[in-house]
Amino acid sequence: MTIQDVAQRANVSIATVSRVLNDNQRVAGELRERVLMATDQLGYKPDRVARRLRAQKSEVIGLIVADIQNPHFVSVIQGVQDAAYDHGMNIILCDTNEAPSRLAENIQVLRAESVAGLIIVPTPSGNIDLLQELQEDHFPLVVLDRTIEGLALDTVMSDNFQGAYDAVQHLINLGYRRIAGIFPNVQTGIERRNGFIQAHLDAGLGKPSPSLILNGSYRVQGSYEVAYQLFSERLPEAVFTATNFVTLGVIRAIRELGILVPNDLALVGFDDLPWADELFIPYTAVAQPTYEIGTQAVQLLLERINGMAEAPRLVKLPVRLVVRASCGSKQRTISTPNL
Amino acid sequence: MTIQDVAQRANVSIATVSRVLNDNQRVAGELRERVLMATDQLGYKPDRVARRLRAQKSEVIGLIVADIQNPHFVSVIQGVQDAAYDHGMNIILCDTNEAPSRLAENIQVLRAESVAGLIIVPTPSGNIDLLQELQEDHFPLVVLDRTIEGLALDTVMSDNFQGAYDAVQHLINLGYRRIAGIFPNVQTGIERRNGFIQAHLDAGLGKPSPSLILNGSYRVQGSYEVAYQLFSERLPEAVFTATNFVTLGVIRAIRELGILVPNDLALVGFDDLPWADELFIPYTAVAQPTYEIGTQAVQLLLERINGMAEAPRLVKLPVRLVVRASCGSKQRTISTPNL
DNA sequence: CTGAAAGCGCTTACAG
DNA sequence: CTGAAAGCGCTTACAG
Repeated sequence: MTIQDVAQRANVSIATVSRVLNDNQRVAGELRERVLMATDQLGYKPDRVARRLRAQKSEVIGLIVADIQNPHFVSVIQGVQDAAYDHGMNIILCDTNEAPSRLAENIQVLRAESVAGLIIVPTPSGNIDLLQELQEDHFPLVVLDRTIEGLALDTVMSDNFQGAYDAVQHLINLGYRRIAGIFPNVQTGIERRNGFIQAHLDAGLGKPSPSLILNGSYRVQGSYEVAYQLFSERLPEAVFTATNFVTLGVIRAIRELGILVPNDLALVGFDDLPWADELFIPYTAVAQPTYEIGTQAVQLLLERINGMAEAPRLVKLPVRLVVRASCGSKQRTISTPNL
Repeated sequence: MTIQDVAQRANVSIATVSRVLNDNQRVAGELRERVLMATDQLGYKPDRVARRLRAQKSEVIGLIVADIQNPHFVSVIQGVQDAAYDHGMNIILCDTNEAPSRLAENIQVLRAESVAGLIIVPTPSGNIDLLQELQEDHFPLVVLDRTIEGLALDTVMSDNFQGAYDAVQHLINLGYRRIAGIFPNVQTGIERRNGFIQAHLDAGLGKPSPSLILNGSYRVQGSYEVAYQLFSERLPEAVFTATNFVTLGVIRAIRELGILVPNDLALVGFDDLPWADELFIPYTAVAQPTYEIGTQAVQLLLERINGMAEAPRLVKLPVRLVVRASCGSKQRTISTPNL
């Protein structure tokens, strides 16, 4: 079933069929009718592969995320998918698992697939050259979550600084003073640490003690270990966790140590989690507009593809604080240890 | 940068370049060397779109899942992705959100993309004809999680009956008798209900009371409501939840009603969840081999694509019980209500 | 407005 | 073993 079959049935040339289907040129009413009817009767769907090869334009967007197991990215994917869908485009999804080598391979494959553009969550390091190359080739590209130093690219991200700032201010306003922060050593972690510190300064509390600013892993287990040790030595009054996986590690430590929340310890975490309400500690969270990150990314990318964009743009989306029981401001949850 | 450039640099015809790169025919050592060198120097990557159009074979697999927000499918996706990757293939991911209309559209688009084959989680109803059409066209297809009545297709799924059976047997062995079950009204739910009932029969307890066999939604909220009402009327000794989202709804009801687990109520759920240990109720779970479902699906699909398969095959994978504190068999978790 | 023809970048019979 | 040529299913100048 090809364009030939339609042309034959409609008694026109394949050129006319193509024109009707892409309506990019005037076609006489009667011929148009015949083509449409034939298309309909045969259930003809143009071969997108052939079209892509010939027209050098594509209905596919490549999406490369860092960890599909992370709910943050799942929601971003959904946003990208829905927005792409609205524009008749599909996505090819790739997962780097935070490995630069896999990012390189994925970019290569997606270019070989002639995707119309790329939406990428860069791996922590070692791929600046790849992104730079894409830019030099004028390949449509939007970067998510992380900016690349020395490289101006279309970027969509949350306001990490402000989110952390708001979270810590929330704690300070509730009267908490000895506030620990656990930050993974990636770019977003650093921005959130700056917000953490600034909130202290603006509240007139001075710079927080270095002993309260901890490096966490971006994995649950590593964060759990950091928290376990911190809490064992001397319990702070409150803790700010800089990512969802850090939060989960901290919750595990809280459970194992039998710490009462919020009585003995308050908790605010960056990133909301699905089913946060069903967690051992339903925690107050800085919720990122994850879905919107995805839709905005598609928006920017399409503009770039269509040549409607000039200079690289940075879209920084606002976050919002979802207050739950873990700071004692709302209702209280008392968590008890295993027996 | 095309095959022309490579041919020119290596001083051979494009046919020779193609032969070397696909090594499907003998090429003299010296020419082969030159081609390889030129390919390397230019960093040439064949255009997969052109290849697909001409060779009528594809390096892309279409994957259609029912709900990307569900951790079950996230893990399946990862399995598919990794296995596909191992065979030099990529996936185009689509999400139906359980909507038959979207399944239809996705199938259409993926066929227009000339994917090599399709891995599909069918939506609950209304798409038997679509799958049947694929089968009649001999389009490579593997179905996940659900069988289609009256249609024999390559299928990969968990042993739902046995999983539910094991879970309930576990409860019975621990001494629980009044065991409620909450099942969403989809095929997997029905199989699990049968396992639930059979475990009762085999233990000599007779058929469980209909009042203890409940229809839940496959969403969290709906399941919560069912559980809330059930628990409010008369608390059973134990509850078996037939899917992860049902489990989350039940956990919410448990929290709100201040039910003590496992003292007043034991809980076993189908589907393990990531961070189940960090939930309000770390529950004993029937863990599906989700990742393996994905890898097996790719395995079957590749065999089908390569014409190595004859009759449709049904792969039923074993599940395993992950024992946590929610049945009192291990350590006890006492959950207390909000204050 | 319409059709015949060229061509997108490949692969693969067909000759030699 | 190697190359010239045909052709995958489309789109789009080019004529008319």
